[in-house]
Amino acid sequence: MAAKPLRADAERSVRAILDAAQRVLSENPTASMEQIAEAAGVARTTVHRRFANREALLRAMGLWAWQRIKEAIEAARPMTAPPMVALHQATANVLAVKDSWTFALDNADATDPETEAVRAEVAALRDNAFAGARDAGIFAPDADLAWLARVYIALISESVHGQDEAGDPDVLATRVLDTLLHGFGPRT
Amino acid sequence: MAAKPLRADAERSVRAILDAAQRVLSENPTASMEQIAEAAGVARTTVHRRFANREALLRAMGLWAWQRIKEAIEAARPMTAPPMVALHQATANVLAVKDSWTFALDNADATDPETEAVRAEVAALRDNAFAGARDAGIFAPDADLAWLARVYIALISESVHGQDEAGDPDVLATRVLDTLLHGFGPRT
DNA sequence: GGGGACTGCATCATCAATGTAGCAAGAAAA
DNA sequence: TTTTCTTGCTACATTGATGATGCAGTCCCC
Repeated sequence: MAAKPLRADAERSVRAILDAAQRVLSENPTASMEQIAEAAGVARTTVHRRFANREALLRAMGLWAWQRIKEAIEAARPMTAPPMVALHQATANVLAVKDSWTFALDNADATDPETEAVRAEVAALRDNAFAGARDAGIFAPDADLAWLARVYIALISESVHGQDEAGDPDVLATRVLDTLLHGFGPRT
Repeated sequence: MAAKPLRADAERSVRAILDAAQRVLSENPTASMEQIAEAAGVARTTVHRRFANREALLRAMGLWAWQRIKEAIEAARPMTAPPMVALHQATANVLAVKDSWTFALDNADATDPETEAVRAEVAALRDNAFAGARDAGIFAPDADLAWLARVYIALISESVHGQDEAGDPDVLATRVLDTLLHGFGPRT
C-alpha cells in the first residue's frame, strides 16, 4: 500500500476521509461518497482522487483499522508480560480501538490480501496468548480455544455497543474477562 | 399490519419475496430490488406492488422475523416448564430461527412501532425467564441481568456465524448455556 | 523562491435503481 | 361460471450516485 509517499496535506486529507467514512458509514452504511466528503470537510472530487471507488475506500478503512488493532495488542507485550496482565491490557487497548472503528473492522474486505495478512497476524497473537493462558492455568485445560476466541471477540463487540455506558476501557475489560472466565453461574 | 386479507397467490408472493430478501440481502446488503425479485421468482413490479419501497420491505422483514422469534420462545413454555429446561428449549428454538433470519433481525427498523412492540414482548419474556432462573439458583444471586442478557444474545449470534459447523440447535444451545454459566476458567 | 503537488469548484456524461402506469392473460373465490 | 384479484410484461420518467476533466488558486518541500 505505502507505495507513494504522500505530501503532508494529502496525508491529512486521507486521514480526514478515513475518519469521516468510519463516522458516517457506521451511522448509515449506504451513505454516499458525497456525504463522506462533506463530513471530512473536503470536496467530493478529492475523495475520488484518493480512492478510486467505494470499494477502495472500504479496503483502506479496513486495513487501517486492523493495523491499529494489531498495535493495540502488541502494546500489551503479550509475549513478555504475565499472562493475566497482558490479557487485561490487550483487552483494554483493543476495546479502545474497537470503540471507534467498529464499522471498518466488521466490514473489512476479506478478499484483500493486505488486510488479511494483518488479520492473520492478529489472530496469531490472540491464539498464542490464549494458548499461553491455558497453559498457565487461567483457562481450563480442556477449553475449546476456537470457541473461546469467538466468544472473546463477541464479548468485546458487545461491550462497545452500549452507547449509554461510560466506557472506561479498564472497567469494560475487567467485565469481559470476568465473564469469559466465570460466566454467570453461582460461584462455589 | 394485517389490514387486508390477501388472496392465496398474493400471500405466496409476499412470503417468497420475504424469503428471497433475507437470502439475498444477507449476502449483499446493498442488493437491488430487482435482484431480490429475481431470487423470489417474481417480476420487479410485483415487489413494488407489495412493498412501496425498500424501507417498507425491510420493515416487513423485521416484523416477520421478530414474530417468529417470539413464537420460538413461547413454544418453550417459559412460564410453566422448569427453568433450566425452558432455557435450553428456548435457546435451541431461537437458534433455529436466528440461523435463517439474521439479517432481518439485526436490521429491523427501530422506529417501527409494530416491530418494536414485538421486540418488547420478546425482551419481557427473556428478562422474566432470566430473573426466574436467577431465583432458582441457576445464575448467581448478584448477576448483572442486563449484561447477562446482552452476553446471551451475543453468544446466540456468534453460534450461528459459523457456517462450517454442523449446527444441530440442541448441541449449539448446550454450548451457549454452558459458556454462559461457567465461562472458560478451570472448574474446581 | 520556484516548481511540483494538491485542492476546490464547476461541468459534463453515464448508469443503475427506483417508481409509475396500462394491459392482456391467468388464478382464485363467489 | 362469472367476477374479482393478481401477475408478468413493456414502456416511460425521474432521480441520485458515480466518475472524469480542466483550471485557477494554494500549499509543501527542496
